[in-house]
Amino acid sequence: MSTNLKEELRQKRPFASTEQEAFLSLGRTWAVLEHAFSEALKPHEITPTQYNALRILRGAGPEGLSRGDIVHRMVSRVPDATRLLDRLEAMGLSVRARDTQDRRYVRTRITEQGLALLADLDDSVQELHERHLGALGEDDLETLIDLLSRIRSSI
Amino acid sequence: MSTNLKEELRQKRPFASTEQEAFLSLGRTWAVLEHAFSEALKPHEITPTQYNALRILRGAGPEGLSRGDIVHRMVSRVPDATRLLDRLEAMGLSVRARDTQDRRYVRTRITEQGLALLADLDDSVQELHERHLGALGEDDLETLIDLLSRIRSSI
DNA sequence: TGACAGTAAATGTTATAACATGTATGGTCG
DNA sequence: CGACCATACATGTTATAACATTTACTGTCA
Repeated sequence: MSTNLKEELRQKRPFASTEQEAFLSLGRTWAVLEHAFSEALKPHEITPTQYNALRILRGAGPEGLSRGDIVHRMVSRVPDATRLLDRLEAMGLSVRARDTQDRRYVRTRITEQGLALLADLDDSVQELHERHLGALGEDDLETLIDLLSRIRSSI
Repeated sequence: MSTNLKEELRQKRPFASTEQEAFLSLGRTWAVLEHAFSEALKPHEITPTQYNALRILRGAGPEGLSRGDIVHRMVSRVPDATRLLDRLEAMGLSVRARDTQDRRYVRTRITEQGLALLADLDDSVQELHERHLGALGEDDLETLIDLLSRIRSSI
């Protein structure tokens, strides 16, 4: 695959600015990574968004999390977390129960089946990330993480 | 906004690996940028995907492009370009005509109205990108572009 | 020439994203 | 207390993404 985004997108004209090139590079790179990730999850019949939510639930432990807490922790904005959790529940990967203290909250917890699915995926997910990002090496990865972090902090 | 993704996503546990942290950082950063971009386009009633297609059509000039060519140039994969172009056409931003030489192809061209919309947006889009990415400075932007390019080339 | 494979686009369908609105619960202050 | 506002989640609806299938056209080669 080409190393040059301009060529890769068969664009004739140069980019309007370095900022624009960075913006498009980011989008393109994420699209490629996300698509590969999605393909890898497909045999297990879950989407990247669902995987992300499940990982968050695993990280939260047995007390679970409220819908709002999950939303805040998601990588990309999810405007309809209720139905995302509906689907996880329908698949038996999570369960919900209304909070007894404050009945406005609904606590979602990961099930044994959900934990088993994640455990099953852990190795292949790590391998995928290594395959796609490992080429950079530890130092460049840290640089990348730092640059991205600086972008987010300037927004 | 926090500079640290771990904190930002309220994650308690550390990342499983640097590769994973980079993966999540990329996704998070793109989600934030894309959302801001989408919001900026909203008053003009087009989506980032539609904007991207329009820019590609502008770059192609008066001869236009086939549906397949547009797909290859899009930033993120579009599995249904036909109906994306349907929408642009319905808005009067593009027109289509079957190729007379090879009638399998349909050539899409940008209209005057499409060009006017892009011209109207050019400045504010550049400003947005500068606001979001300008903080890095030219050198760091080049570094970022290079790192992203290396990721794509290793896939 | 005419069956056939290959290519390009369109169409049908389902699931999900996005947005607006509604409902239940909890806290606050006159 | 009780009206009022804020919070948390759910629901209704529309548009779009994603995928599979179909149609249209071209070139080839027996």
